Amino acid sequence: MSDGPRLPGVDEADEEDRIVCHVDADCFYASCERLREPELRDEPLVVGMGYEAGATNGAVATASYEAREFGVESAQAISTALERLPRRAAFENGEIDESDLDRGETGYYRPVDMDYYESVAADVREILHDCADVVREVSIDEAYLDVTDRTAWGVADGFARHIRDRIRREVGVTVSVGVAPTMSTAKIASDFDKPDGLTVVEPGEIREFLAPLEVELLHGVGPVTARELREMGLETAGDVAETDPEPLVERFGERGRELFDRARGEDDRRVEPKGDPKSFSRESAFADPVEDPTPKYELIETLAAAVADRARREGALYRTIGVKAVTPPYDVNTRERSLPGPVDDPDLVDRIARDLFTEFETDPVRKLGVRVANLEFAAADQASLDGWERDASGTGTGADEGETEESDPGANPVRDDRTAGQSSLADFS
DNA sequence: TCTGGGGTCCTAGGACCC
DNA sequence: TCTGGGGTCCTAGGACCC
Repeated sequence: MSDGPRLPGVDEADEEDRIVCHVDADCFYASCERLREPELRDEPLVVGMGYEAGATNGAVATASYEAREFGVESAQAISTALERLPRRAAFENGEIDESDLDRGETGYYRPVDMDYYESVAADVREILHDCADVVREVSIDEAYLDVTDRTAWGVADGFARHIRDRIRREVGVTVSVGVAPTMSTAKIASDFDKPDGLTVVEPGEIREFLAPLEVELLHGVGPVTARELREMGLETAGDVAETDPEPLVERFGERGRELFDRARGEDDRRVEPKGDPKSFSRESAFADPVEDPTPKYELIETLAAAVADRARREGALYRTIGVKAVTPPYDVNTRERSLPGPVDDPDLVDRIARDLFTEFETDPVRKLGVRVANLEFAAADQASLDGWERDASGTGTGADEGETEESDPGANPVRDDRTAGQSSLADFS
């Protein structure tokens, strides 16, 4: 029961009463492809990008469980994945004809189609919002639900099953569900029994549930941290839970404390809707490292335009513009510059991105990126501004579907700031 | 694992201010 | 001017997540 706004710290007492549900779709992109192409069911299926158009530098976005059997993994190079897919390589090499590919022993590749996956995700979202008062969408295929007011310990498994079955029945994809008193344990629970899983961890069972799990199963523990934890003799969540937290804090800072708490199932975060995004970025890799400045600047230009366009469509102003240049072997270099005030100015993004990139002009580059950050979204009461002259820069022809929220006349300071930003750029160059 | 794309958060040093 | 303390912003890099 929430009545009115809460002050930080006053809601600790009822932590135990929370019932958090984490819903995680099983190899979501692959499930979507199977939805519109049922022949792909039960077949090894890889969804990836970058394989088309003769490129060789793509990666696996999602592999079906059948494909994983053959050693295909997420983020793997697409070429490796296709080699491992049964008989797929033979077909790709032209050694056999498509009609020779037998069902059941053939892997399939499909290119990522985000628009379609978004439409499926929207259907799932609708069900989730129907099942909970508060939903936090973490990504296209994952969400936390606060279902405290909708169910109770003892019958939570039935409630979770209801969510899972509704999604399967009404949308046609399978999800795994975890239920626990905290977000972090619910997340681990949903992963515990994939695919099509259902795991409930009741308040008294958390420590027992977490104890045997390998440290890398804790959210926030990647390869680097896992290795260091193992070097400290900590192999499982139980080991972390029982160790002295001081060395953890000393080594990992705030994260160490968090790690310790999470391993003990302690997590007082509330499920809250996701706020506005903090940054937008676009990046793209070359097939091979490029030294010639011309194609690099061309790519910067393309990425800058794409990012600026995205920000405009989302109604965001930005105050920081940055570039990223990945040089061999795999060094990630970033440069950024902040402006005096927020702007919506594609030309400025382009100029600053180029300017920041000059430092790497002659370096071999395998990947480039452009980013805007320090975002500011127009105020919520945009309705009253509808019908105002929307674009002073002459680009607002017919390209915008949906309401773009830039250029409100009340934002004169913004325009002034933009001018300031430009003159300061002139100072730099 | 020889490496795709889009994000988040944290840390640490330096500049600058009072 | 040989030196205190606190705070904020900016930048670059790193780890992590999906």
